[in-house]
Amino acid sequence: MGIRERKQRERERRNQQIMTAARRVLTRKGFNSTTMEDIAKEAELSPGTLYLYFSGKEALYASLSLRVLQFMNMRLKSIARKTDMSCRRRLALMAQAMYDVYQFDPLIVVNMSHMQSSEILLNLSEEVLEQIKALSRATTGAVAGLISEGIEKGVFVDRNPTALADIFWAIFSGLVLWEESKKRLNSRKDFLKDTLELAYRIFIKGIEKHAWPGYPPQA
Amino acid sequence: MGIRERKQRERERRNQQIMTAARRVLTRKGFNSTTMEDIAKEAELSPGTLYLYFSGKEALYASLSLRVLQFMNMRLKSIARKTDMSCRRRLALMAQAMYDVYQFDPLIVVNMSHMQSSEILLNLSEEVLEQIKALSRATTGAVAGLISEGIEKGVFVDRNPTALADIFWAIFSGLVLWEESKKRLNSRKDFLKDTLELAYRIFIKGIEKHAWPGYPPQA
Amino acid sequence: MGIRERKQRERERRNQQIMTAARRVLTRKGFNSTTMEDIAKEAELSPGTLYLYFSGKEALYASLSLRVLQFMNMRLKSIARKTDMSCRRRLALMAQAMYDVYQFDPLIVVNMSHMQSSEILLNLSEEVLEQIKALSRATTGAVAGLISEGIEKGVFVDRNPTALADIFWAIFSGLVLWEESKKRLNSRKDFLKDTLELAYRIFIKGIEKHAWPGYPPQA
Amino acid sequence: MGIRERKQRERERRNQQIMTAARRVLTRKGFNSTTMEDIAKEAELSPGTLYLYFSGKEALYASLSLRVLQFMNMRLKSIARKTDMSCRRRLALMAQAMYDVYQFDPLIVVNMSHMQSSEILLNLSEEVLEQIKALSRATTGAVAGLISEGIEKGVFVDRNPTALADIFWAIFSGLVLWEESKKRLNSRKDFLKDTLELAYRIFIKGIEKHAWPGYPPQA
DNA sequence: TATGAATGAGCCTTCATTCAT
DNA sequence: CATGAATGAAGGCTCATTCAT
Repeated sequence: MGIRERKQRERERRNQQIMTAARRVLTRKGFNSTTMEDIAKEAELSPGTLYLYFSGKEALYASLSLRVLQFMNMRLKSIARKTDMSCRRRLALMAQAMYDVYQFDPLIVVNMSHMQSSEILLNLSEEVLEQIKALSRATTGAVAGLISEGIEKGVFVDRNPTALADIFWAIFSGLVLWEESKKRLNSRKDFLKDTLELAYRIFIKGIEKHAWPGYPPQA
Repeated sequence: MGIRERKQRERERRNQQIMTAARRVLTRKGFNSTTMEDIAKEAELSPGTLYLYFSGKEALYASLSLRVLQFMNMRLKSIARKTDMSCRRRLALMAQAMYDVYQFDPLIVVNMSHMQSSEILLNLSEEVLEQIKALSRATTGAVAGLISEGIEKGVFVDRNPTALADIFWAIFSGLVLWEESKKRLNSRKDFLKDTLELAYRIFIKGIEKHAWPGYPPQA
Repeated sequence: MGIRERKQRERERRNQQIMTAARRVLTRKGFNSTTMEDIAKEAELSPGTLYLYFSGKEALYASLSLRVLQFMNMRLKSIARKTDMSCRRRLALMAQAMYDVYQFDPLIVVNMSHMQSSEILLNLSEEVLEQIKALSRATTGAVAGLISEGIEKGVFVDRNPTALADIFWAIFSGLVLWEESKKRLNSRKDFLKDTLELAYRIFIKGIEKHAWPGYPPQA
Repeated sequence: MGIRERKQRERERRNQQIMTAARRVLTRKGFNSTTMEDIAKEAELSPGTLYLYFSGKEALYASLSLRVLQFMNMRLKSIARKTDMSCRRRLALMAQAMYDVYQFDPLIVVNMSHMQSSEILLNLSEEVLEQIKALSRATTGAVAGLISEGIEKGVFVDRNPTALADIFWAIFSGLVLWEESKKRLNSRKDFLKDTLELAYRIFIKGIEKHAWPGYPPQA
């Protein structure tokens, strides 16, 4: 009886094993220089085996993105749900959560920007594409929802919550990309955590209503 | 006498011609799907000719990045120099300038993030790499310098100016990437200009000293 | 005691099961596009099992050919034996029998021409190769024998009986291949039966002695 | 001025060079065992070059078929046009011509039967497919037309000319395939020419009207 | 300088076959 | 016997780059 489950678990393990190997190689060699054979070697499998678990290179890459998107989505939603905390506090928690997401998978932004290149998007299966879209929407929605709540409560300035959520995400992705490349160019210390914290602090200060005196213009 | 200069000018023209063609193709087909032959065709040249002007594909791509970096650098520096304006005002102008940069070359961020991928950086000539580093530093420096000035004048909160400049850049690159991909996924209207303006407004509000009452903690 | 036989019978059943599945898939997908896995799936077995019954892909394909060759051989021989009928009549019956063979396994000619391609022949085991040769010879022999008899009786023109038997087979295989491909190209009605009948009628008329007046030239 | 033509001629030469090499390798190794690299080596070119002249493996193979089809078509049509000869004579000439076609390219039938496999047909460009269909039709038409004429003149028995033309072709292809494989199995002498001649003699005798006394049944 | 045909290394993917369970 | 996951060799094809003209 338990056989089916065991098989399922083993399949899941291999999946993870491959994805982990892929992440390692990608981190080292970048997207375009990484070959399926590289990944197979890293996973100590044969090239053919990869195709038993992923229908192709793009699908494997897409899975990497999905996985971290799911993690991020989960984290943000669970924070959004903590209604006993103030909006401001929860937004601060979300900012912290983003750093966790980065630690969970430092490739996230590179991954995401790779995914977003049109050439990749065009080759993905409709199904995976939908999953990605849905997750993106859900994630942005979690942030936008919280900000929306803050606006209603008069805590945040009344601007389009989706735009503000976009900015929230942009700060994260922009900084990750930038710090990563600074690290590479100068092989210097990693300031990401501190800078990210500062950026979100500024962001939150910047959208607090009292920072915008006389806005919106009153009669 | 003028022969040498004429040659030089002609060479420069060809250079531009190729880069323009490259930008057009890249915009249409993306980085990985664009071949040297594509670019040659677009430039109405033969593949071989491209190699008379650029040592290889990576070098050509690097040149694209350099060109826009130079433009950006020029714009930001010229704004920094307008010492008759307030720091706050000049920062706002810089924010606007960033959008001009985007319009000058919408590929900029994709380009930059492409450049920043380790695989490319590893293959660039030391010389080009140095140029890129120098320009990056100069550009960040222009922003950081202005912010520094603002801090000294007590306008901005006293935080590491370089970190703040990084955030300034991150907001730009993050938003451009994100809005581009939203456009692609949803083929919707382009909100970049508005969102970018909002983001920088928030940023500037967020770093204004009076937004941080009691900071730094005083004895 | 019956155990050995039962095993033998079961083995035989599996053999047939696999061959039937193979024929179905081959008909659907063609030789080169059919994989062992396809066949295994169709037979509701695992790929590994196929190798317990056939030493490899080529051997399986060879078996398909052998099976129909055996059927054809049996039919032709049984007709040859009906010595109460005229040669002419028996030859006509053989012609009809060929169409039965086609119905028994429409893949026959494709199969045979596949088998005959040098690449396959080179890879077959000596044993299977011998079987095929023997059957071919026997089959041609059955036709040639009958024609020989007819020649002796003065019914058919005196030409090399083996050559005539070859032509007998060639008419069949040529027409099957051709009509099959016409069907595919034009997805039209199937004229095989009628055309085959006509062809053999012409063949028989053509070898009747009285069609060759003055042959062989007499002193 | 002459440059364009020279280029054109050189291109044509390369085309021929590749097709010749392909034919040689195919004859030696068969269709499925022949790789593009094999062909490239035989042509003393690099694999990549093959793709400058043929869009892919199938296209190259299709070209081989087209070439011989064109040759055959030309020959048959030119014979059909010799209206100063009797139908019977011209049909005999056509039969001889078929052997020439075989000598022009002994792969013809294998080629044709390869082309006709559905899996190949499905992958051909619409254009090439149309060419093949048109040529097939024209070729069959040339034979059918001649037979038709013979029927009208009361020389041949009144049966569907297309069916008779199909049989004409089937005799050829069936015999070529069969003799080829006999040659391979027994590495014996080549009887094709003689057997083919005999077959067509029988065919012609078989369709002559006087071979069918009382046909069609008269009132 | 410009050309563009040729190169050939390398990648993704398939699939016949094996073998531990 | 049966399974089916794993293998890995091999093939078709691409494309950055070169070089004879």
